[in-house]
Amino acid sequence: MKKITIKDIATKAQVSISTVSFVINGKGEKMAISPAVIKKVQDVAQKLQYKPSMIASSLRTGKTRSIGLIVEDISNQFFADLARVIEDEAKSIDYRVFYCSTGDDNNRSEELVQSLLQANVEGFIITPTKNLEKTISHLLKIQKPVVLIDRYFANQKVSHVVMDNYEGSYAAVKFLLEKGYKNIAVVNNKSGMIQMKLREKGYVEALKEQGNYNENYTLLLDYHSNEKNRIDSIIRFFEERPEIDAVLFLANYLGLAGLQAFKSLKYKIPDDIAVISFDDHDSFKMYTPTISVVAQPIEEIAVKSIQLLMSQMTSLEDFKVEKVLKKGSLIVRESV
Amino acid sequence: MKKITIKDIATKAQVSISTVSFVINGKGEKMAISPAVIKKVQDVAQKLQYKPSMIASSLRTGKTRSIGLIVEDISNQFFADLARVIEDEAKSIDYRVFYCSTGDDNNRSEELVQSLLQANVEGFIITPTKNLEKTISHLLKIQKPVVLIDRYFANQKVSHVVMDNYEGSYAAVKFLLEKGYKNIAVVNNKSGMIQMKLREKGYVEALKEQGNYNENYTLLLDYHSNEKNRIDSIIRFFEERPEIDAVLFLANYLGLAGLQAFKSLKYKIPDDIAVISFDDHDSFKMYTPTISVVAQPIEEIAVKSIQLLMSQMTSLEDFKVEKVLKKGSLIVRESV
DNA sequence: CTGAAAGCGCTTACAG
DNA sequence: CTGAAAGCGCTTACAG
Repeated sequence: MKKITIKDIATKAQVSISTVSFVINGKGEKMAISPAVIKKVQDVAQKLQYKPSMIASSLRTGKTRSIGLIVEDISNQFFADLARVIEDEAKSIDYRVFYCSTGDDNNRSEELVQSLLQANVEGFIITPTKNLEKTISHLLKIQKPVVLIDRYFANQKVSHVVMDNYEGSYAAVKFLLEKGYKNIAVVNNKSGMIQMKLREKGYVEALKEQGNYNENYTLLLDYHSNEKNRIDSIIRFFEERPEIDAVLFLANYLGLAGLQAFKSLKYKIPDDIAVISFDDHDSFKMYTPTISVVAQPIEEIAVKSIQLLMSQMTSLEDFKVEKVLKKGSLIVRESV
Repeated sequence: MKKITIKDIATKAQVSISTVSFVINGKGEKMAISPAVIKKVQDVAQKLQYKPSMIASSLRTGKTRSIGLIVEDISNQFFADLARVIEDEAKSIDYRVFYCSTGDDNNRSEELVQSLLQANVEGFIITPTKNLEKTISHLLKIQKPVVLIDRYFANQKVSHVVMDNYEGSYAAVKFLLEKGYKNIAVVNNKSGMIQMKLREKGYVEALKEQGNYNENYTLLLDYHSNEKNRIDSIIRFFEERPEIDAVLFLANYLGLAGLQAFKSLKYKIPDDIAVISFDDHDSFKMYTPTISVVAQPIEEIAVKSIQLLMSQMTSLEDFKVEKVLKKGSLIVRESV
């Protein structure tokens, strides 16, 4: 069961290895190789089940036909879905995807970038951690195509594809207002990442327009605290503000903590409190009552980001930085 | 920003590239290279930030330091968790993991095996689809180390690591019986995969021991039907058998469908019906009431499978087929 | 103790 | 129309 190489094909077909290489790579016509020879080479390759060594061709050409996908946590449904679509898209253009999770750890992120760089990936799709700006700049400097997703750095010139976070929470709050809710709270984390800022801004502006923004109704949770602490903080916050009648959670894990908090508070949803959370999740569909969400356009984000990346990879000199906003969708369920 | 190669180091350190290679690979001592030279080479490599080309070394040695992990669906929490642990384990021995999802499609599975083979992975960890036995045999024939997880083929001599499925459902049913439930149903799929058979067998035996097995209480659902159909079938089944007071779902997606069915039937859990499902899931923890589960020992399975794989990879000639059973754990929540 | 050289399997500029 | 040859960046048996 030894490995079949280009040499075996050449011997068997009685041509040179150059000829085989041209034929295999579909350059037969361009090199004006006779149809008869092309056919013969193809037949032999077929019969011997020849599979070119990607390693050898990578070494020779410097291309690996692979991209690196760095997400926060591949076991989070949002990122898992994203990864699946990106992988499918990549496969359709014969690219391989290496994916890995940062666990929102900045050092880990840098290591992953290094290790993917070493594996010679041709481009990166990254959900950056908070302090990854310098690493991203480094990638840009060495001319590696990069597309950021889900979040980005406000002052950095790099392509990114994100949901229109501002619009998403603005629309959600508008919806709550129309339904007649008056005292609407918001729960965010303290990460300070731009996408979270924008979601919070959408909330604030929607309320300000109606003249009933109350800065006392914003709860910021520590980014790296555990679920238990989050739940406790939420319980305390709502106990002290019984007049609140609706709440917007700005990330799905915040929403999940919130539901548990309300359960232990014995709040009835939506009678005691209406709930909308960012990012859809199985648990939201299963919950009693089912929970309304602002869902990300995962498929659109995935497709667009790989498009941007490919366009950078094919023409590095003159690609332009593109900032793409995709609209999320408010999925109304029983919780409002 | 050109790539630093072994040659650059050699030139800079004024030694031959052989010497550099030996030092970089930690074979300096063995080759009796003087400490002074070793130090010099290391310093230069450090200063130039030399990163060996994995591609070149792969081509030369035929080793890629990578393994392929083929799961059913990486966006399913069970597999995502599994993948994360396997990746961590692999990284600790400096191996890379390529992972991909079959979507339970047999053709896709075969393609994935082919493509990983072409990428020269040194070993496979696979959750096989139903008809993958021949492909697995092929891998064995060409001497590729393989470990199956989650399921396996009864008559094939190949190492695998799976939960003790029989014991898991046996224990769950025993628990229900002890709690006083009499008419216990089971919901399975028709896949016929061995792990599902064993789970069903555990259920049957536990009931037979008590003399109250009723074959009329087994519901088999089509493997590839959609969630809507599953829910409908479950509703019909339970409507026709109102005397049932407890149910065991043999996979988490079956349990999720079941919960939705009971919701539309307005059954109260656990008063109208007690519920236990296989495979833990966020939704089970979040549900009202929280749902008891038979949880897989994910970490143990992951660690053991990579151990088995490594032992095969290091000594292909004399590795033996190992069949490892790991015990699951019954997590009791409010649903019983 | 260290170096020159072959070779892994390809691609491609060049020659004819 | 086709082939010989160089070279991608390593590793390692061999020679000294």
